[in-house]
Amino acid sequence: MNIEDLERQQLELSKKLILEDTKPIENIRLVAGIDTTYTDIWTNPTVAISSIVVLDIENNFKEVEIVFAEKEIDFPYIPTFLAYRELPSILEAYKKLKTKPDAFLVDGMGILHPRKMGIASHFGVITGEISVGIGKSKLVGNFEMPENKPFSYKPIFVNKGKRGYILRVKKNTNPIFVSPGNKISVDSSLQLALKCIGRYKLPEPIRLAHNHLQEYRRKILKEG
DNA sequence: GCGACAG
DNA sequence: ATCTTGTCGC
Repeated sequence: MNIEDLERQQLELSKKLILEDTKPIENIRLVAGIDTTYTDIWTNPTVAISSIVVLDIENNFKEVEIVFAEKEIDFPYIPTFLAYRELPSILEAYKKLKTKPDAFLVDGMGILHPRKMGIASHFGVITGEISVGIGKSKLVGNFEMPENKPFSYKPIFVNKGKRGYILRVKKNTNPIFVSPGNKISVDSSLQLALKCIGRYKLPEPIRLAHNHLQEYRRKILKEG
């Protein structure tokens, strides 16, 4: 498939997006974080490693479950097509989950994407899960910078439509980009992200998925 | 035409 | 995204 075909596929998938709340935010208790890394980012093909960590946000972010998956991939990183690179290994990890999280936070964008199909939305549409995108830098959109104080935020617009929020979690830290993946509204995505903030700038599910992934990667590179 | 461009 | 220790600043 070429880029044009992939764009058409994204547009087709975007028709299945549900951008309304499908569950009261107060009933979301088990929140999963998803992150992906690579054994080598400079080669293709390479091996993608994904992890999903499930936390109970009403019990001190207690870890309920963690799974990993490794998968050989041959799709390069191309802006706006991240899902085609990372989703295969993410879905393998997803299959290993024994618990059923109420929602998933995915490292990357949701509808804060040219065709509303960032990796969090792609994951949400494919699995039918409630998902939210958590990005660390800008992909698309117009916005004002939030003030340099904790929990200040500004809406992000794409073609006049509100697609997400830029949120500064802590003072003197770069803001993060929050947008709905699927089955949740723009505003509730922000509320859920806020509920998942612990002591650091990244929501706990994402932060822990990232941390566990790093140690897992170190270990397999060392041992083989 | 030019710059921007998640991980 | 990865390679990497200490170090400067709030």
